[in-house]
Amino acid sequence: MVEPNLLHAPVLDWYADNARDLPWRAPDATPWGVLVSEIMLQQTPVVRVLPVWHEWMARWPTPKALAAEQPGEAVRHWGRLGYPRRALRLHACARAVAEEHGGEVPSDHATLLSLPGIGEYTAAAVASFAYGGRHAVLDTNVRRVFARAVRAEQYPPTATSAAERRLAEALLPELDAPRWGVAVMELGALVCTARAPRCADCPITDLCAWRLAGKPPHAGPARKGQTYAGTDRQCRGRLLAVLRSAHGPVPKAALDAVWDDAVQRERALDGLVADGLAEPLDDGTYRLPHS
DNA sequence: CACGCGTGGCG
DNA sequence: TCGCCAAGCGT
Repeated sequence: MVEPNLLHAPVLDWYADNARDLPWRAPDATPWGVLVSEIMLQQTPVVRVLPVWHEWMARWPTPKALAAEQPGEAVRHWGRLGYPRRALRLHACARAVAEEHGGEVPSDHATLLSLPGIGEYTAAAVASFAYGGRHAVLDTNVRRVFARAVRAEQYPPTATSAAERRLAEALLPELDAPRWGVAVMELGALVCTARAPRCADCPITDLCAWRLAGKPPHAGPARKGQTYAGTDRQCRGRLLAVLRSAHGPVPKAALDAVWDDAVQRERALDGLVADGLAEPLDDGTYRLPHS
């Protein structure tokens, strides 16, 4: 038996007092509800996910319910969460669960990892939060907290490293690992934030290696910012918004109207079709995907 | 493994 | 104002 880590008690006590009351953390949340929340939360803030999650749970309370729909309906009700390929993958995930797992969200990490849209983080999160499994959940919040508290660095490396995985495993308590994981995530989301960390409110500020070192700024090259205005991504977003709001095939002219640069527009539309987010029909119209 | 992928709010 | 950032994944 390992010695309990010094970080555990203060972080867990802090979480007991400061955890947000989120519906996918409620005792009656289903594994499906947890899975849907995790996919929606990939790169999207909690406040924007909340209303859409509630709508999805009411509309599609089980994987089989979503699996019975056309994929386009998942894209339509994704709304403006962003990265709509996630909606497509979540739909494919629901069909895989329905057809290959009896409609039950798997609890095994490796099985979860094999499903569409589920990567290392999401597999660990579902196995841990929905089923109580002992897995290290390494999201951007956890990585940042560990980078600062343990490694004395402002930000974690760009890609998750083996060293980070080893550290997360070493810190994982034998008992109640899911609560530890969600507590560290919450600490990163509410206190140990990327921009302006609130160290005065941090339960481990006395132990934090980064603070003790004088909060040295990130050494390496500036991290790559994501541009948006004028990009293919913005163009794709415009085009897909037209398809989402229409309840049926739309004429090409309706798509042409929302983006001036024809070359870029055609490239973006081809991309949407290639990704399965848009479907060209024989009469030259386009719609959200059916199958 | 670096890149592409939406969207909106905040400092 | 506008760049940064938000519970990543797939290729």
